[in-house]
Amino acid sequence: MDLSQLRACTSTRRLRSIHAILISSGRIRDVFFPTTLVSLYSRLGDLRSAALSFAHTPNKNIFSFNSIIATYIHHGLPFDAGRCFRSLLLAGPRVRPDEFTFPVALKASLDLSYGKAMHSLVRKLGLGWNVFVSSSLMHMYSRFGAVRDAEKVFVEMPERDSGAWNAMVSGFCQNGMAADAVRVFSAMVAEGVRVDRVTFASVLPVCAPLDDLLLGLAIHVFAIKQGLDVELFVSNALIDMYAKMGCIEGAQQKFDDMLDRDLVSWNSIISAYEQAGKPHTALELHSEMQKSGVQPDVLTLVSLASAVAQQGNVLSGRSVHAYITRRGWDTDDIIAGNAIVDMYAKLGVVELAQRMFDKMPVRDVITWNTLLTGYSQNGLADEAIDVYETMEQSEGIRPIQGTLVSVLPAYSHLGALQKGMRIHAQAMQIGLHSDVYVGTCLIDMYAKCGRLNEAVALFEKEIPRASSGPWNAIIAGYGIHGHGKQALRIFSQMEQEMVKPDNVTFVSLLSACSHAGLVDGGQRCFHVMQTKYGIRPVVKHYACMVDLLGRAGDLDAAYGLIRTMPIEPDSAVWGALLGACRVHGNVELGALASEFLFEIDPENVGYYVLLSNMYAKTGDWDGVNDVRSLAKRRHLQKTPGWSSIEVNNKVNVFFTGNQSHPQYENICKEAVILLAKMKSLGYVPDYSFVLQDVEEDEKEHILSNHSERLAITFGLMNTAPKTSIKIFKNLRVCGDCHNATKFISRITEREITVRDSNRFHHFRDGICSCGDYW
DNA sequence: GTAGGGTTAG
Repeated sequence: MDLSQLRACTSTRRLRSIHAILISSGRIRDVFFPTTLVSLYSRLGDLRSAALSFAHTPNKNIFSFNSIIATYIHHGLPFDAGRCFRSLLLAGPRVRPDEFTFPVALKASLDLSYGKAMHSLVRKLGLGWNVFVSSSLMHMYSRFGAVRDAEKVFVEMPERDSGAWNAMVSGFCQNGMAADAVRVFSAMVAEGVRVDRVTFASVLPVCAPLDDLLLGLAIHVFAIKQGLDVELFVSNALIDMYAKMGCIEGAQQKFDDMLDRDLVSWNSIISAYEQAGKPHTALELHSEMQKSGVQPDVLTLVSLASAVAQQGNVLSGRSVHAYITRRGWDTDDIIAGNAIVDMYAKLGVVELAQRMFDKMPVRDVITWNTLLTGYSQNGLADEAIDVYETMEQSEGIRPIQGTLVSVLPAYSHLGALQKGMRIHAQAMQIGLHSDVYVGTCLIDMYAKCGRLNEAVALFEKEIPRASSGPWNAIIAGYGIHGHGKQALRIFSQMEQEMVKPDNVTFVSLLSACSHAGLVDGGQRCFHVMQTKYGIRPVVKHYACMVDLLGRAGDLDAAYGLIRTMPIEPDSAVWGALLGACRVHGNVELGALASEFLFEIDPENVGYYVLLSNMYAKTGDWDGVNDVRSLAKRRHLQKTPGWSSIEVNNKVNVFFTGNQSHPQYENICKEAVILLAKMKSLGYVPDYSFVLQDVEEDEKEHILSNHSERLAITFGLMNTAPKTSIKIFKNLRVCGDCHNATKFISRITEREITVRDSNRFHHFRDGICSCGDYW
């Protein structure tokens, strides 16, 4: 019985019988045999026999320990490997870890301090000279984010082979230092170090973060020259590189060229199509993959979850979820769990997202972000904020960029300035306040919470402005505050600074122009967008244009644009026309727009209200009743209007005609006094905003019970004289209330700001900043 | 008798 006989053994059964012979012949007492058996059992996947063989090894030497440690590592059991390593340390002075032990044993380190202890042991034993040991140390450091320590090991190595260089490249890459990774790679090539497949697999992933397709192509060519592009790992990395650079053809080409593909190849190409917005192809490739006999893993399913989310198919979503659950991945794998939360959130079924979230045994910051974003993007700002505040209470979870980017819009939406400012402070603490994405959200938040000056200051001094995001935010900010000319000025500055506008820029610009009545400016933008920047208008741009033309009174042009637009108008377009008809009293065209709206978006009560409003204004009570009964037949209820005001850090919410506020009686008394003063200055109630066919007295009462009026009166009573008052209204401010507020600002010498669902109105000394144009 | 550095993801 010698080594070659043992090596030839390819079945567990045969190996066991040899094992038995070795025991009966007594040769098992030679440490060589049981140690070899450990490796052989391990290779055949028989972990139990390997462990037994190790346990029964007499006079274990370093080979015995190295074999069993490697066995556990290769079977994904770092904990057991660590246990064996510790018993090696306790085995006495005769057996000591050697240069073969550490490369494997280091994989068992669970945290940085454990790894550092291993490193000092390496130093004590004088094993740092070995390239395998040192590269493993580098790998360990990189794994725990201590890439600088890895670099130190690298620099101090007496000699470096390709493996060491590769470890340095991937160390930088895994820690997001793509530029350094490329630097090391170039140095490696320059110094004539042999590159191998691992080099290419390590360096290719840096191209995407650097957004450098040329680099990727150059590396690809270099790999071809080395004859390494056909290697499986390299091919897979190439597929991914092309996919991430948005070059789906390149990815597909590489995939087609491959002779044999593994799971990673399939996963990469599936994810490539999913991320290219082609979920259908992704799903097709998945079935092809199964036909070719490759079984999906967690990552396959993660891509599928995103694909079905994109398709908007809840049923497919549920079946993907069921598949993941059947495999037990939903609770075992945090990424799979997160993917399910994300999938349901994107499908708009936040309840299921929340249910998955609740079911997860472990959650990380991505889990929280995903749920938070889910609520935020489904318009549930309150819930999003709840999630954020609960997250803050949970131990070990610290917000990251994505967290702030998700929560800030929720505060913007609610106009919660104080809370938004708290996030600003947190961003400063974690050094994210001048991050472009966070900064853009901060600009948006300040603008939408009424602090345009702060928004401008951030834009001017704090936030990098090489990309369109911050520009779009500040343009939109000027827009909702009615400063259309400023918005246009910023846009020409943007052109001067050579920042490329995108379609969002033009949505912001057009709506800024429409709020300010800048018809010419808006039309110029609409033109420039197409001719100079080659941006084809989407339906949102048309909605802005219809709004712009319509509100300025050119209803014919607005309707003409709708009729000639090359894409199907949606509810926003017809809604803009209807709104303009309301302002300019064109009942006929308004009724026409409504017909489309009741068809396209039958659930939106706002349109029914607008139309009945128009009929009411002309005294056409039959028309009012028709619209109302239509809404009733469709079981629609008017969205309750509410206004809120923050006084002494407490938010007071008022509903129209709502009498539940503790100060309601006093507010009414105050309102009566105020109304008398207003009338003496010439205020005349505009009853056309009353939708009920009732007596005039009653109409006056209804108007002064509008939520914004209650909130303003409450504010006057509960804040110091001369201080300004800020009100938020969920719908558009009522025309009569708008007029009334002008009088109130004059009588009380107060500055009153009303943010409605559309824009800001700043009232001061009887004038509104919008110039009564909104 | 044994070893390191590698590709896909929420």
